[in-house]
Amino acid sequence: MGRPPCCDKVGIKKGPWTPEEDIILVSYIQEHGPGNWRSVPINTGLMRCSKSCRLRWTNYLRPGIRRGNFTPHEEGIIVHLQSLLGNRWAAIASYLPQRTDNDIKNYWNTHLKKKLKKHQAIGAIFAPPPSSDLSTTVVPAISGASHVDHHHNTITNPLSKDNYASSACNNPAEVTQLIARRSPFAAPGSLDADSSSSLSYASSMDNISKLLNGFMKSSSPQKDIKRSATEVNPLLSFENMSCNALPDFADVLPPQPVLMEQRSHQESKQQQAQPPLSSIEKWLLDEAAEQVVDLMDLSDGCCSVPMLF
DNA sequence: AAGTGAGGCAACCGCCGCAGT
DNA sequence: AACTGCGGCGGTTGCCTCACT
Repeated sequence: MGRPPCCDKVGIKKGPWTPEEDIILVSYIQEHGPGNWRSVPINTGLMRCSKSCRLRWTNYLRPGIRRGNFTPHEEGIIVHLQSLLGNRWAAIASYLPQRTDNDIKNYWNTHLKKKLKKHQAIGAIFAPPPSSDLSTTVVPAISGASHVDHHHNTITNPLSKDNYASSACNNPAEVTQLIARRSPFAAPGSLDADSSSSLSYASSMDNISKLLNGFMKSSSPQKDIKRSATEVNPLLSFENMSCNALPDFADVLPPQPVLMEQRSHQESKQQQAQPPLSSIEKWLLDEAAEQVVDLMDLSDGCCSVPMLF
């Protein structure tokens, strides 16, 4: 006999969230802080499943989220991490604190996968040496990351300093920048212009930021969020932030518990075993030699992309 | 201008892990 | 140790928008 559904299906509203619902949810979390999602629909009167409330908050209403306009730098990180971690979007998202796993997953499925395929096709035409052939490493990752050990404790930190011990750059931030620069996706036109053009409510930055304006201006709720975040995970830190500028409210970002556990776990492990450069890293580094000049210009643009908040 | 197909994205579904009892 | 419930995660769906004919 299976487990009953997490919430009573009868009377549960589905579909897109309305501004009114968002306001109710934000107001409630402003007062009580995130967590105890079970009680959210009960206490707010929202006719929504607790999961739906959590999803709405974490993916769209939570402060500190950037939406759309993935930078080449971010694309590079995503591609790199996907090749290493597979479709573990939450883990990947933890390296891009401003992005949600859902957003990254969608972006991968709709943009990056195609670009990668396209690049592979081009690569096949020009027939790179087998040892550095992108398709030999990336294809398995696309098809489910069978090469990745899905047990949390065995995953290495793909952006850890140690992971790059054999590369020319010892600074993880510089390495991620390097990857972004050398990524086939690092093109000026790759800024996701279409994603900002949506007029639907759910993806309207205006609406969400309006909702959040009151939230962010209120001092006590901010403290609540900050407190709850640090209480839940005292290891909360932003040492893994990329070269992009931190938003002013970065300190209210929720914790990344899985990642932090992994990192602390991994960093000791990695001191013993330093994984070699992945093929994609090799490829990225190889490609750089001939593209350095152009891509240096790109990287400037990449890191100067204005923040949405 | 209307129809149609493709693409993008928000949200749901179901499974899993973990904590509490 | 076994059971239960909640939260988290990844896969998938379905709606909406836009470009093309």
